[in-house]
Amino acid sequence: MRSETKDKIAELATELVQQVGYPSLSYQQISSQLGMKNAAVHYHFPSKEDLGLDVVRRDHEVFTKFAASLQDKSPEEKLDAFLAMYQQYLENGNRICMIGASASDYKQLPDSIRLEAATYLSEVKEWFTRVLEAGKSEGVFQFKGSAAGKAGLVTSALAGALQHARLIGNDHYLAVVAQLKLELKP
Amino acid sequence: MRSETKDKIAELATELVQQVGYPSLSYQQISSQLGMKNAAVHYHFPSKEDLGLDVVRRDHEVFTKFAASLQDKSPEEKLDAFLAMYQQYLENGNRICMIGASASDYKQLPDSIRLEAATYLSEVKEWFTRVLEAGKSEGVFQFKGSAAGKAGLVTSALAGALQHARLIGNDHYLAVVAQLKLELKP
DNA sequence: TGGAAAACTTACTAACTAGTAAGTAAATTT
DNA sequence: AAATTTACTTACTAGTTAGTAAGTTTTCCA
Repeated sequence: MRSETKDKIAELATELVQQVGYPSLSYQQISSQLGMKNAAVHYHFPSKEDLGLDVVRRDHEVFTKFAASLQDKSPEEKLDAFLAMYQQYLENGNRICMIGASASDYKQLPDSIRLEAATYLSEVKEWFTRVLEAGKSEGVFQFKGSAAGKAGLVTSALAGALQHARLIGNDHYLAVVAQLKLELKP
Repeated sequence: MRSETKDKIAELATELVQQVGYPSLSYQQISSQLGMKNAAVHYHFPSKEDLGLDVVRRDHEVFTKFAASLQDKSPEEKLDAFLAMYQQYLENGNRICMIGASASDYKQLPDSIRLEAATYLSEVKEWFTRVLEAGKSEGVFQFKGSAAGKAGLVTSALAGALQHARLIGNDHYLAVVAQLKLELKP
């Protein structure tokens, strides 16, 4: 039984983590933006670690459901859906992905959050591996080396491109996506 | 005439920015680690913006000199030198690259630092574009699309891989590098 | 309708943040 | 040798941080 307030806090915290990172996420910012007091946030998330862990877990769950909803789609549709999801981060406040944020905040993260983020990234890599593998055997994707190797490259390239787009403009992300798709074309 | 102390502060700050990011960089950490007082750091860098800007500028200069020192080398050697530099970050305290750090800290950065980081990234992209172009015309590199497009992909992939390696281990970076080199092979 | 549990607010703490004003010692210049 | 500049230290400020204890209101259930 998750309360509505708790959900709202977690949602705002998610946005903030993707924008300013875990260390700069503050209870004060959350409470003032939601029209409540500092201690109210602590009521739902006693420690910052609780909040941060919930934020990463929720994002992880969103991805899991996202992947499940695409189960019967083609490899191309799966890839496009993922690219669109990332592009939305870009257009909606220049957010970076949760995994990228966790990776750059890594040194400031409690172990529990580090572990959750690592698991999350591993699952995304595995998902990409299966998508690329299926696409290759269906003849709609082409690439050198293993699907796992290519999946690692694609995952890191997208995370990096999302960040670099902040510095030099959204076109950078679009160009990286175009290059990735061009290289996958048989 | 840069004083030795100022250099030491900037060097330590560079390390810290690559490890914990600009927002978590503190005068206290710097002064205590260098055996001096808070105000001594402020003497050399009056504001945090001054310090942060110097850090990015210095890293930018390091790259410029790095590129100049490789002027007469082959495209393959240039690429390898860049990859080795990034690998050193990884092995020396799991640091991420300055550009990646600036990109993820972007929302907390003063305009002056944002601008410097953007210029820095643009120059790295241009350098990669020239390296890839030369490699292609010499027949040692092969890739689809434009050299600029491929340069964007490579730059973002390396920055992302460096970050992801924090979460799932250094092998991830090595695997991404291997995939990139495999795809460049004619 | 009464009691318990849930969801808060008020009021606070200790630690940390960047930044400053004033004083001091050492080096450099005139 | 005197004056000036450089490189600090001491001591402080105002603001922010996560976190807590105790009290209050609201919701829900028996």
